[in-house]
Amino acid sequence: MTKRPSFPDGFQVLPEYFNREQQSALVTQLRDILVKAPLFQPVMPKTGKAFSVRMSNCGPLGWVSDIKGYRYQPLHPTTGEAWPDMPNILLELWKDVAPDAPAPEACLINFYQTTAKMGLHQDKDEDMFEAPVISVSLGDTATFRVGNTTRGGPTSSLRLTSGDVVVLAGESRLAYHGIDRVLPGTSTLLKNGGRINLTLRRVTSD
DNA sequence: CAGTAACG
DNA sequence: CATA
Repeated sequence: MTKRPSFPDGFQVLPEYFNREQQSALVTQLRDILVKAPLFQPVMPKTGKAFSVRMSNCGPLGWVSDIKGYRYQPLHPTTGEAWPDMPNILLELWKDVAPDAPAPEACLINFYQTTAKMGLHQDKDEDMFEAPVISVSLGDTATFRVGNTTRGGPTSSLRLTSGDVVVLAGESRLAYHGIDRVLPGTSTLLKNGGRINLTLRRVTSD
């Protein structure tokens, strides 16, 4: 019997969870957020190599990466201001998908121009892993890769289109995942193309 | 460390 | 494509 690599347990895609109208409303709110909390260019710890994605955050905590390491912090790294509030539609998404989890504290905003990629990684900078990671895709379609909780195993690839929601719960909470490629011209949501990914996370265990 | 490139 |  042939067995194709399967997705890790707890991994779920909710195709087009947000309709076009909701996606547009979200983009409008994100524009305001990005005025107050501009996209910044993260770099890898130790090496200082630049990420190809640009980032910002909303919510009480934001994920940042610089020469010193990965961490969550309450202030924007260049403006020194608090991160803007998380849009209500995202809090509602969290309550819908993870009704038993404590409220999300961080919403990482990753902006991918068409050449940007994100290597395989785990989301493991949080103090607790019981709550799922929930992510929203907006704009151009991307090729998403997901593996298991250890490096080196089989991986599967999947296209994420605008409005899709991905849930990393249970075993898949610590699954390796990344973005291989953004497919140019596959959505009209963002005027200048590219892709936005929102990642909602519970950070603290309080 | 969520980076890339060279290599088997 | 998996590994360093």
